Amino acid sequence: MTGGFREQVLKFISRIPKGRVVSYSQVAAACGHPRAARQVGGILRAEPDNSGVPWWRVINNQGIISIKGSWTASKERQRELLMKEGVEVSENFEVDIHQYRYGQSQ
DNA sequence: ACGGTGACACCAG
DNA sequence: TCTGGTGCCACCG
Repeated sequence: MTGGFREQVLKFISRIPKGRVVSYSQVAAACGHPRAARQVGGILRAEPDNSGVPWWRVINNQGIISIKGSWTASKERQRELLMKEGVEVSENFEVDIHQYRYGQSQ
């Protein structure tokens, strides 16, 4: 069954391959709620930093890091985590999503 | 049960 | 291109 939107979201994000990214709306759609993109962000925001969920692989549909900064998860941190995996991130926190997007033919 | 919240997405000007 | 406004809906107190 569904198992809950939250669990599905975390499950899906956990399956994103290293060096790949997905958008919030993409995660929402993959979990059966195409218009619940905002909730995906809210769920990740509530997750502890040590949850093991690769939250940094989730960006917005424009390929831009859309995080609101906090001490555990900031734009700069997300940028570093992505670059460490080989994903190019510009100084404006932009990613070539057409090149790195996971689960969608390009 | 109910209303505020927001790590989005999309559209108008 | 950029800014601002609006629709969205699961989560939390």
